[in-house]
Amino acid sequence: MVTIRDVAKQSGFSSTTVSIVLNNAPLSRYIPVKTKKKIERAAERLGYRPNQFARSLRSKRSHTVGVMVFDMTDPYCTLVLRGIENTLYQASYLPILTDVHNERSRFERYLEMLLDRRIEGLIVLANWLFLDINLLGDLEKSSIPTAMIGCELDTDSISSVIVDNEVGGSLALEHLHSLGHRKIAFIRGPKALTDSLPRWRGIRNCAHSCKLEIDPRMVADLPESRDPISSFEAGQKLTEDLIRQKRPFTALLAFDDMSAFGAIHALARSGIRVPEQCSVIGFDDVATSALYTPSLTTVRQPMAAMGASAVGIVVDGINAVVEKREIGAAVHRKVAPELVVRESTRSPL
Amino acid sequence: MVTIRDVAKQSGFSSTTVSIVLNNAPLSRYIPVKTKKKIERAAERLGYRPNQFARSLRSKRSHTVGVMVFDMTDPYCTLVLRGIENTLYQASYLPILTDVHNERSRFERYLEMLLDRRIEGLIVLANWLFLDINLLGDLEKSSIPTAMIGCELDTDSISSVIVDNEVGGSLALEHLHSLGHRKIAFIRGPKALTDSLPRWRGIRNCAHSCKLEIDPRMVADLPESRDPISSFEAGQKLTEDLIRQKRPFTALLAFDDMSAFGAIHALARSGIRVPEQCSVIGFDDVATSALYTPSLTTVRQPMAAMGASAVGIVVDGINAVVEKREIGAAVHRKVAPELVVRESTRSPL
DNA sequence: TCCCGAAGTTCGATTTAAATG
DNA sequence: GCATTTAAATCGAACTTCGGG
Repeated sequence: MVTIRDVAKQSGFSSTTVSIVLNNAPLSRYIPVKTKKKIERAAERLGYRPNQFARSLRSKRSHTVGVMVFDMTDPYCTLVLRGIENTLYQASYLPILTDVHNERSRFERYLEMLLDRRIEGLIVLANWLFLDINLLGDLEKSSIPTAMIGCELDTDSISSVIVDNEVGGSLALEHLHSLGHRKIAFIRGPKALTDSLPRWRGIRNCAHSCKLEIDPRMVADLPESRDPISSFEAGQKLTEDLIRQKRPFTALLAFDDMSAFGAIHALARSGIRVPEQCSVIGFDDVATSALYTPSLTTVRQPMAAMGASAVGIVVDGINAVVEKREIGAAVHRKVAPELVVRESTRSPL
Repeated sequence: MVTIRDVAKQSGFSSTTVSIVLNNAPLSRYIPVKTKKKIERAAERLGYRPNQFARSLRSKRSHTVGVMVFDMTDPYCTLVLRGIENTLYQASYLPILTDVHNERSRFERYLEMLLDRRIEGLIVLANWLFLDINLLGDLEKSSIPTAMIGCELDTDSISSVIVDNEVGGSLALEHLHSLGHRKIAFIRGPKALTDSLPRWRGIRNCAHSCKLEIDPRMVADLPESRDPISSFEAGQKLTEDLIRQKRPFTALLAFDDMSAFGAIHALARSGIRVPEQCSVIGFDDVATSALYTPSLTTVRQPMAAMGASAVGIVVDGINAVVEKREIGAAVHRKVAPELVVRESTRSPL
């Protein structure tokens, strides 16, 4: 391995000077261009690359951010991760990716490992966070800039980025209503999920202002579960139950895209054509939604942007720490969802 | 931050002894249990955590593995990443995730960053590698244990893990043939993709042994493209072309799941029902396949296992380096695919 | 005082060589 | 020579201090 001393020897200067020149440190102002050139050429020739371990040891910086996902297989993750990766790349940070598989022990072990690596910031993708909120305690103790995506928080030590579920819920129902649907079935989210309540609130608000009556018998609840597939399966099962009731409905508003897929599947199997006989709308705009048959009308969470936003918050926090500024209170961003109309909804015949 | 010296002071021993005890180093044989206990208690009480930078500086080890993905949004990635993450976790390595977005410049920059971090191994997920093979050169130069997933290689400096495409191709056609299909349309992979040829060879072999004739007019080729969505779109378009030809077919064998989804979409739009009027089979068994309407019959790549396998190879390589054993030649694994029968295929009426 | 450069210290842990009884 | 412990060197870069012109 070629060290700074090798470069010093080659160039005929001391390692101090080499360090100053190569880092463009303040003192390099005083160093004549000729010296700089010589040093740079020597470094170039030797293929010198500074040892990051040594550098980090001195500077106490790792230029690394921890990313914790609760379940990678959730399709929700992909685009968020993209946004995170892309924004970190531009800021020259590298992400360490960990997947806690919704297991507490794994969460704890990974958190320890990340902290040992002196990550400078932490981003948590808490899509399925109805784990104990005790986790928050562990996180708060860590005292490094942290942002949580997808889970509403009111701590002021941990920042958060979530979609505006209430607006999203309204958007979905409003779309169905404006198409002319009046008999609508609903699949609500599991109670323990922080998204469920506000999303439903948005739906109720919209129903109220449209003077639409929601028949409680047409409202089904997703059970609590810990993986995305079961959301699909539950969506399927609940829709079958709904169909079996024989109470006609011309549209179904699902909690998320996964349950919407389940619903479409159940409808298709019962010979009910989507959207001709029943419209279906989801929430999230997962990658699959655009590919589905029929392609899914849904309320999009701007996932890449949310990932980018979380990185922005964390990087700001890191800069505050580095510059020894006071770390401001946690930031809580609520981003606007967007209706994406595709094939799965249309006016009732 | 509490250092080893603090522990030394607290326990009344030197930092040397502390280090020996806490690392269970060979010399700790000679250290009486009483001393050990004292030191361990002191460390415990102070909440001592060794500084990884300092440790790495001495040991020259990072306990980190680089993971390079060519395009995260490819659904193929998710499960492979899961397998990688899980296996690394068990081996106590942490992954640094990078996504090169199919861009050469990004590949180079990331590779440099990873090398600077002294990653001990590298795993490349080359789903879309019809980039220049020059990349291989850069990789070979790096001289750290490297495994490539999803791209056939015959270097002996870089290991690889791929699915047996030939067997997979046969499996797919055999399934359709055994259901009774004789008029079959095909969507082949783009020529530049290393998977395309062997997969097609498997199909031809199977056709040959089944005495099935492949009508060249019923064979379409996916164009070269650099993102998964375009595979869907191309599948859709090619299927429309196929339908427009008016040459009847009762089944369609797609290159991968994405193009199969495109095909199903096109068929549905033309009022052709899957599987009643036309069966469709894919390749990969992406997460969406199980959720699709109809759920997709496909040839599964054991993706998590492939990720795990790549980690195994790399970790073996790392151990060889650490123990200064000769690094054996690169390993090239070809894993068996598996037919997964779902709703999208059935016997022709 | 300004400019240029070097010697020496520091970061925190590991390891070698050596000192005790 | 053995069991027990430690001082000092080391890893590689960065920063502080200082000296000569």
